[in-house]
Order: sequence, then structure tokens, then C-alpha cells
Amino acid sequence: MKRIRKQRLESAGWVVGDSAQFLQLSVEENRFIELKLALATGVRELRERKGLTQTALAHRLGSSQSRVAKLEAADRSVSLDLIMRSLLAIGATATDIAKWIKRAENTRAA
Amino acid sequence: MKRIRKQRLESAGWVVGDSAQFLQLSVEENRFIELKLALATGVRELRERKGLTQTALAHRLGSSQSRVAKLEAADRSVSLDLIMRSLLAIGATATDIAKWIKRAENTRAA
DNA sequence: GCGAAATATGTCATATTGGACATAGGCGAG
DNA sequence: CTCGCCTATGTCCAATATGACATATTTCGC
Repeated sequence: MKRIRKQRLESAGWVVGDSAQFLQLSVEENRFIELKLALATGVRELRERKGLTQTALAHRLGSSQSRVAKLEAADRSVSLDLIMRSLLAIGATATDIAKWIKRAENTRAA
Repeated sequence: MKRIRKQRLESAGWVVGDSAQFLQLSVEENRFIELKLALATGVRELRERKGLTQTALAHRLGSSQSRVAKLEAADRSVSLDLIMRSLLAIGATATDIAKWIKRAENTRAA
């Protein structure tokens, strides 16, 4: 009974937690950033393991060396899309990606 | 980005001898799209399981209902960033995300 | 040290993605 | 049927990501 009611309340309006929303958002933003960082690190690891230079990877992506450098540094200007495309371009498997995602989850605590 | 890349690859001799790279790119593009689709589906599943409406999720994200609708449809105007942020906003765990990523890999057909 | 290759950082114009809004379609309850 | 509520689709234009380029800075063999 209550569950249904709560769901309706939530779907009708705002997050029930009201004033905590800002905080909550920053927590989620943090998780997101950790995730990006973990995957960006994954790009670097895998690229180096394959003996590719940033320039070579950039060519595979139709991008440029500078962008790859920023990518691996998890620069603010690089999207998760590009990171993921890079992982796929280097030949990361779903298992690899999953591994890095879990690494991100374990990392957060700071 | 894809369109531009295609033009560039077609024009100059970047694709050094053969069309293998071009084909490879489209294969990877396909994997990427499958991945996006799988995660977008994950958003919908999780949102519905939590009894949230698109509008409610949009509020949590500071976004709008229409964008959430497009997100769940894996519209090409939505980035993986937004999809991932949505997953985190709904409370997806690393394990959930990993699961959907593997689902994408299994979906890959011939 | 020297030089070359790899990587990092900054800037810019252009393309892509974003939220907002309008509006249409769908669906169940009354 | 009509009314709410939810979802889908299309169009603006503001915000952000992109590749390209120029230019450091680091790394490494000699």
C-alpha cells in the first residue's frame, strides 16, 4: 500500500528528499567523474599494452593526438562517448569495460 | 562525428591501402550503438521498476521529459554521458551497468 | 647534453548535444 | 466520449564537445 503511494508521490512531483537534492546531485556527479576517470585510465592501459601511440589511436578514431591526450587525462572537455569509442577501437571487451566500471565503484570512498 | 569521419576517410589517403580500417570503424560504431541502446534500455527498465515517470527522472537530472523520452529511445541526439548520468541518478550500481554492457555484447549479431 | 619521438596544454571554429517548449499520440478511469 | 496523466516527436538556440593546429613539456636512446 505505502509503496504504491510513495511511488505515486515521487512520480507526481519532486524528489522526496527535497533539500538534499543539491548534495545528492554532487554525489552522483562524483560517481560519474570517477567512472569517467576509471575508463579513461582503461584507455591508457590498454593502448600502452597494445603498443599504440596516442597519434596512432587518434588516427583510428579519426581524431587527433591532442584529443587523445586530453581523453586519457579525463579532461573536462572529453565526453564519455569518446572514451567508450576509444575503448572499443582498441579492442576492449565488455568484460574489460565492466572491470573498469567496478574499479570505479571501489575507488570511491574518498 | 561519424559523417565527418567518413568524409575525411574517403577523401584523403588516410585509409592506407585497404578498406579494412573503414569496415572496422563501422563495426566499432555498431558495437557502440548497441552499447548505447542497451544502456538506454537499462534506464527505462530501472526507471519503471522504481515507479518513476519520465518527468520525475527529468527533474532529478535537471533535464526535461522530452529529453528523457529521447534518451530511452536511444535517439542520436543523446550522448552516452547523459545515459550514464541517468543510470546513476536512478541508483544503478556498477553491477547493474556491467550487466547491461554484457547484454549489449551478447546482442551483437552476425 | 642532443635530438627525436611521445605526450601535454591552450586556443579556435564548427559540429553536436543540451534544455525548453509546443504539441501530438496513447491509455485507463470515470 | 472526455479528462488527466504519461510518453513521443519536432524545433528552437544556448551550451558543450570536437578536430585541428600551435606549442610546450617529458622521455629516452645516444
